[in-house]
Parts: sequence; structure tokens; C-alpha cells
Amino acid sequence: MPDNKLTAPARRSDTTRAAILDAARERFAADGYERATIRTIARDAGIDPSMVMRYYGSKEGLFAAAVAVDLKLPDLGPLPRDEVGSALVTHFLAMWEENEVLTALLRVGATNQAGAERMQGIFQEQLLPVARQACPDPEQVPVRAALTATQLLGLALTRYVLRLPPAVALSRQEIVAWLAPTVQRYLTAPNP
Amino acid sequence: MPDNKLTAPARRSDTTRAAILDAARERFAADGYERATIRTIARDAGIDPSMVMRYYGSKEGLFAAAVAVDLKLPDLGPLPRDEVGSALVTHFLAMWEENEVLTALLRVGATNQAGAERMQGIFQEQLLPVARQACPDPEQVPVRAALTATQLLGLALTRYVLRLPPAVALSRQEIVAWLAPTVQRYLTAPNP
DNA sequence: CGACTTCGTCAACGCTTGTTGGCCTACAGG
DNA sequence: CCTGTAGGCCAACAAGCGTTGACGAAGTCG
Repeated sequence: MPDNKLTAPARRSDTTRAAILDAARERFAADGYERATIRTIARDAGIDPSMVMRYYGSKEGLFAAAVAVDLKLPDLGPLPRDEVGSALVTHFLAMWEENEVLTALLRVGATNQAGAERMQGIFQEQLLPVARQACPDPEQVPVRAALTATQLLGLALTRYVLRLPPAVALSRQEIVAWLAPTVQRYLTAPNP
Repeated sequence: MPDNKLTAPARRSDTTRAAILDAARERFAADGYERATIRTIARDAGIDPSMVMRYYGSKEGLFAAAVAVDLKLPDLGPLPRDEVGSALVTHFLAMWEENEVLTALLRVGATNQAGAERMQGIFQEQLLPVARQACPDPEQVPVRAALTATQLLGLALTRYVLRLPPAVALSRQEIVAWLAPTVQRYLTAPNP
């Protein structure tokens, strides 16, 4: 049978470990880092709190293991220049709604220094390369990527964390229609 | 001597109360609600933790008293239609940088249900009326105001909370130049 | 001066948190 | 079958939290 590459030797406790990670993601997303307790996470997973410590070492270790983010940003290379905004916004919306990890990370990043640094890392390692594909002037890539981040994270904040009613009520298509031109301009327009 | 309207009769402890509020704002802004403790706030203010309880009743009461937000949004009436975006972005930047209360509120709103509801209230009572002045179609006001909020709060999040380096490095004029057209479009453009 | 309110400190409470170590159970390999 | 090891639970710990009430100091007013 084809195993995972060359990682773990398939321990007997894998289902428990996975249950812990699932519960942790849910709690971190709903409550943030400080209010999500190991005890409630363990109860959600149906096991003893000490198991969490044994498998993940500490609360920080658990958070690090639970929130492993891959934005899976698309390759903008083959795309027409004027569709990158719409492609990015659509992709972000889909990622955010299928995966509570992103909400967890945003919540924690807003309170916790370690969380904020993790988000800086994701920005640098995942968004910057994509912006490099869309932005003509290489020197401007960080600025353009940061502007894009303000709009995309602002949407996530108001829609998934603060839940401003009008932002929640918007349909995905409406959001794309409104935000795509903004992101498009931030990435590809000449300096204003 | 001309007193404040008809509020407090000027107690002797007013300086202490103010010191508590100052320390509280600073701690809430830096650490968020859960990690900011009454004990550290009291130590910062140079008094005993029990004083905080006496004057503000509870930690929640302290937060409510410390974070009283008035955005002082300008009257858009007399402004040319095509300058509302720039006026709003400029004003938001100024408010945010002179006052750590807004950062405190944003941090808490991201973790705490009560904080999120407070932000919803500010949106409804302060941003909505201003949007009404700029937006031609009354029925669209909530949507347009929410879109504006995504961009403005997204800027605050990346620049003042997450501190993405390129977002921090931007000058105020650059930010206005980039964001003003976005906000202008969200408020005044016809449906996309 | 003496009575009374206000300001402030101190010590403690009950509770929750992350974390630890010991113990029982059950499966695996020889 | 028997032994070793990994999975799991239980009880407890030290620390920190918000909160409370008693008590002394200091100012206020008759």
C-alpha cells in the first residue's frame, strides 16, 4: 500500500492526534489563543488534557501544529494581466470559507505576538512571490503586496471575525465584483 | 469657574481615575483583553488593584470606560463629491495615529465577542451616517459603508496590529494616494 | 476638636490555567 | 504465554487571575 512519503511510521494514536488538531483549530478560530484552553480542546477531542501535552509538548506547540497554513495561491503566470485581481479575490474567498484555520490565525495574530509574526511569514513566503508575477516594477512588489493584504485581510476581518452584518450578507460574486478592481489596481496600476 | 456640563462633582481621586484609564488603554492596545490584567494595569498606574475594582466595578467595566470611541468623522456635506474618499482616509489615519484607543478596540474586537459588538455599534452609529451623505442610493448605504470598512480596518490591521513591514513603511501621503480612490469608488461609484 | 466620608493598602478567597508524574490497560513481538 | 512499550486517565502542583472585605490614613465639614 502506498504510504505517505517518508514521514511518520503510522502510530496507533494517529486518530487521537488528528482529533486533537481538529478540536484545536475549531477552538482557536472561535475563541482566540488565550481563551482557548487545553482543557476544553481535550474535552472536544474526547480525551484527557495530559494527552495534548504529551503529543504537542505545550500550548504553543499545539498552536504551531494546528495552524499550518498553505494558501495554495494560484500561478498567475498563464493568466491575462487584467484578471489577476479577480483570480486572487476569488481564491481568497474560497480558501477562507473552506478552512477555519485562517480565521484562527487572524484571531491569534491580532492578540499574540507569535501569531503576528506567523502572519508576517505567510505574507513574505506566499503572497510576495505571487505579487512578483503580477507587478511590473520589482522594486514595488512589497508595497503592492502589502496594499493587497490590507484589502484582503480587511475583508476577512469584517466578514469572518467582526461579522459586520452587511459584510456577512454580501454574496461571493458581489465581493469579487467590488474588490477585484481594487486588488487589480494595487498590483498592476502605475503609481497614483 | 466654568465647569463641565453637569457631570461629576470633581472628586479628589480624579487624577488616579485618569491614570487608571491611561494605563488601561495602553495595556489593552498592547496585549488585548485577556492578557491585559488588572494587576499590571494597576501597577502601571501606581496603585492597588482593588482601586480599579472600586472605581470601575469589574474588568469589563474598566474596558468599557477606557475604550470610549468617537471617530469624529467629518461632515461630508460641503465637500466636493470626488473628495470624500481622500477626506475619509486622511481623517482615519490621523485618528488612528493620535489615539491608541482604536488599536485597543480592534485588538479586543478580534478576540472578544463584546469587543466585536462594540465595533458593530461604532460602524452603525458613526460610519453609516457619513456614508449616507456620500452615497447616492440610500438602499445601498450599508453595503457601501461595509466595503469602506473592509479597506480602512484592513489598513489598520496590517499597519498597527500585525505590523507588516511594508505597510508600516508607507508614508501617510502614499496611503492616502492609494486608498482614497478605493474608498471613493466604494462610496460613490455605480454598481460594478 | 470631633464625626464622617473619601482614598488607598493589605491580605486573602475561590477559581482556572498550563503542566507534571504516577498508574492502569491493552496491544505487539518473541 | 509473557514481557515491554505505547496509549490513556487521574490527581495534583504552582502560579496567576478577578474579586472581596477589613482596616488605616487623610482630608472635609459641622
